[in-house]
Amino acid sequence: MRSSKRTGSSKLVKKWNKEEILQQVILHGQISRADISKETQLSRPCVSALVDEMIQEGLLHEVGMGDSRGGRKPILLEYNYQAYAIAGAVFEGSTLDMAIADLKGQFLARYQKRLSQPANGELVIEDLAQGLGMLLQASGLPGDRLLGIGVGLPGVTQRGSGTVSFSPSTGWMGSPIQKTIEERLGLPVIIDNDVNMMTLGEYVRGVGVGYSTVVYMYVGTGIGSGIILDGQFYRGSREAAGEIGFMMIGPADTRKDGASGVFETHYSAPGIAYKAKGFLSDLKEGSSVIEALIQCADEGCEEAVRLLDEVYRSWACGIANIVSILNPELLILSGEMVHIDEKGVKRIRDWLNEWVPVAPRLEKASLGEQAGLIGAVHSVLEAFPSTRLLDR
Amino acid sequence: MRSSKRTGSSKLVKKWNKEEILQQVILHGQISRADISKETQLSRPCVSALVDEMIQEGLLHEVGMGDSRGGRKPILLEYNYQAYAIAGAVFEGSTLDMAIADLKGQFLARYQKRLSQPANGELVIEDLAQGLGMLLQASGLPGDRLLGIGVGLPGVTQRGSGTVSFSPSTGWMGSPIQKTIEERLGLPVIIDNDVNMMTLGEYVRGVGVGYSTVVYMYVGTGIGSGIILDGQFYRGSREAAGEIGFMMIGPADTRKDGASGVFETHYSAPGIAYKAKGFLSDLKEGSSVIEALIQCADEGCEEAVRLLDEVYRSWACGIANIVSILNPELLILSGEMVHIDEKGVKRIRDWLNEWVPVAPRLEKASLGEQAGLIGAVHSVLEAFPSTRLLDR
DNA sequence: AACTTTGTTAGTAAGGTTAACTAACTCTCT
DNA sequence: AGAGAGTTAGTTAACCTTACTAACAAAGTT
Repeated sequence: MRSSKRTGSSKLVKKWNKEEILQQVILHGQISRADISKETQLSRPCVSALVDEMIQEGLLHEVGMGDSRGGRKPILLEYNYQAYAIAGAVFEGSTLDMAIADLKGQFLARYQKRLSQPANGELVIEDLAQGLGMLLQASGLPGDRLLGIGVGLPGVTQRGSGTVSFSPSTGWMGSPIQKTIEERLGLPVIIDNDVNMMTLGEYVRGVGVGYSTVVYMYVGTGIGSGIILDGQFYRGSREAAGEIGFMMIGPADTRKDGASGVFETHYSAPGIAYKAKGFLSDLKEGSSVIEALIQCADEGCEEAVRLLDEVYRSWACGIANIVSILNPELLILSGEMVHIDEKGVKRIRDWLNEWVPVAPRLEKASLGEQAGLIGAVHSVLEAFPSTRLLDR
Repeated sequence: MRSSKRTGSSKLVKKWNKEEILQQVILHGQISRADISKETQLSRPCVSALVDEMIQEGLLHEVGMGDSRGGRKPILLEYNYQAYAIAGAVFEGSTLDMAIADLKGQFLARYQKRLSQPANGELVIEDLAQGLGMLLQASGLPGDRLLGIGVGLPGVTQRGSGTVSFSPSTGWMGSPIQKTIEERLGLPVIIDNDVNMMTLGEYVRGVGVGYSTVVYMYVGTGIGSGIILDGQFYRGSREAAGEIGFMMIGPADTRKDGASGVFETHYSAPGIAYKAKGFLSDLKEGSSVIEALIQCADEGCEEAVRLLDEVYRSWACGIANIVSILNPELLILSGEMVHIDEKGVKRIRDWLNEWVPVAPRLEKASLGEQAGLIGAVHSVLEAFPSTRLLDR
C-alpha cells in the first residue's frame, strides 16, 4: 500500500483518505457517512465531501436508509462493484478457462475452450482474444470498463520482465509474453504461475479465508507451492520461491534431467505412477494416481499399502521442512493430495506432530478446478486495488 | 514504515515530509537544503522550514559549506547521530556482553561480564542494570538520552507478548521478561532470539550489506536460522520461523526428546561430536568440533573424512531445502560453519548446483562474536527509526 | 557585469478541523 | 394522540495548517 511518491502535498492526503474510506465501505459492505467518520477518525464534514466526490466518480452508491439508532436514519453507502470489471484466464492442460467478473470477484460470464494442440504461442493468444470477445458480449459490458486480465500459466513466470522462463507446454519460453498479450488485447495483463493463481484463489475465496500466513502445496506433474506470508505473496529473490520440488526428499542419486527436482522426481504424480507400475497397470489418462493407489490398498494389495505409506511419509517430510522454515498458520493440500482420505490425513498429521513443535492447520483445497480462475481474477484486483481506481 | 494512523490531516503530511528529509540526510551523509528539495520534490521554502525545525529539535546539524557549483555555496546538513543513544545486550553462553552506541550504531562503550552460574533470572536482570550503569558512566551520556535497549536471548522469544517460550539456560521460561526488564531499567526493551540478533547484525553491518533477501544459518548447540525477506525480518505465524533444526534430514527414528529436531539431533555441534566420539576423543570444552574434524581429516583419518563428508552433505541438504522454499539472494554460514575450509565450501556449492536450479550466494559470517551485539543495537534502531524520533 | 545557485520572504491555494446548524427520527410524559 | 426533549445524521461556515509559487536577497563563478 501507500507506495510511489514518498513526499507530497495535501493532495496525497486527500487520496489516502479517499482510499481509506473506500476500504471501510468494502469492509463493512454497507455503512453510513457518520460511521465512516467514527471508523476513520476523519471529521464528518470531510467524510461527506470525499464521499460526494466518490459518488460523482461512480465508485460509491447510496443504497437507501439504515435503521435509526435513536435519531435520524443513516444513508447507507455501498461500493459500486459494477463500476469496473476484470477478466481472468487459466491454461490448464489443454483447456483454456476464462471468466469475467465484477470488482467483488463475482463471475459475470465464463468461457471454456479445448485447445486443439500443444499450443503454438501465437495461436493461443488468438484464443485468448476470441474468448475475451465472447465474454464481453455475453456479459454485455462495454470494453472500456475492463481494468485488466490475469493470466495463469504453467511454468516459472518472471513478473518483473513479464516473461516465462520455463514453460514446456505453451512454447513461450523467454518471450515477453505479457507485453505481447497486452498489445493484442489492449489491456493491462498480469501473468503468474498457475500454482500461484490457485494459491491466491484459495486464499481469498477458499479454505485460506481468515488466515494470513499460508502455504499452498500442489502435487501434480511436478510439486510446487505458493507462499503467502503476513498477507503478502512471497515470490523470492528471483521468483523461484516455493519450488519445493527441489527439496532433498528421497534418494538424490537418480536421473538428473536438470528440470525436475529430487522431491518431485519421486513423489509427484508421474513419480508415484512410475513406482507403482508393477501392480497398477490400468491407469487411465485423466485419472488420479493416488485415488487408484488408495483403492488398490483398500482392496488389500500389500505393495500398494507400502507405497502409499512411503508417499504419505515423504509428503509429510516435505510439509515438515516447510513448516520448520516458514511456520505458517495453514497448509493447503492440493492437486493429488485432495484425494487423500481421512486416515491418510491423520497419518500425515501424526507424523508432523512427532517431528515439529508447532504444526499448522492442514486443509485440503476446497475450490477444485475453479481455484486458478478465481485467483487469476483476484490477481488483477490485487494489482488494481480499489485505491488505484481513484486515479482513473 | 508509515504505519499506525491511516488517515489524517496536514499534520501527517508534515511529519512524513520531515521523515523523508531525515532519510535523505542519512542516505547522503551530507546534503544541502537545495539538494534535499531536488531529491524529495518538496519546494525549497518547505524544506528550509522543516529543516530549521529539525535543527531546533536537535536532529540535524549544519556542518559548514560545500563546494560551489557555479553559485552560492550550499550549507551542508548532517544527521546528528549523537542526538540519542541506544544500548544492546547479548547473553552468550555464560557471558553477558553489552554496548552503548550512537544512532549510527557505532559503539561508544562496551562492557563484558562472566555470569557466575547458569543464571537465575532475577540476578541476571541485576547484572543487566549494573552493566547499563557502567556503560552510561563510561560514555558520559545522560540517561534520558537512551532510546532503548535490545536484548538477545537464547531460546524462542515471543515478541508480541514479550516472553520467552523456550530458554533452558536462563530459566526465564514463560515469564514476561520484557516488561520485567523495562520496569527495572525504565527503558523500552526489545527482546529477540540471539540468532535473530546475529542475523540482523550481519545484515546491516556484515556480509549481508547490499542484499535484501538473506537467510542466516547457524550451527551450534542446535541448528537455527534467521530469515530476512525483501528487507523485512520474517518471524512466522507463531514466531517459530527459521527453526530449521526440525527439518527432516538424517534418520528420523532416533531419540525424540521433543525439544530438538531431527536435523539438529544429528548435525549440530553436539550431534557431530557424538558421531565422532570413536576417533575424536580429545575435544576441549570451548573448541570447535568441525575444526577438530577437519584437522583430523587432513591428517588422513579415514573415519573423519567420511564423517566430514556426511556432515557437509547434510548441511547442503538443509541449504537446498531452504533455497527451494525461499529462494534467497544470500545464505550466510555461521556458527560451526565458519570453520569450513575453502574445499568444503566448494563441495557444498557443487552439491547445491547439482540439486537446485538457482543457488544463492554462499558467504561465511564476517562479524564473529560481535554480530549479536551489533544486531541487538540495531534492533532498537529498527524499533525507533529516525522517523519516530520526531514524535519525542 | 552577467549569470548561477542557494536560501528566504510573502502571498495564495488546498485540504481538514471545529462549531454551529438543519433535518429527521425515537421516546416519554401528559 | 400529540408535544417537547433528546439523539443521530448530514451540511454549512469560519478557521488553521501546510505546501506551493513568485519574487527577492545573498553569495558565488566566469
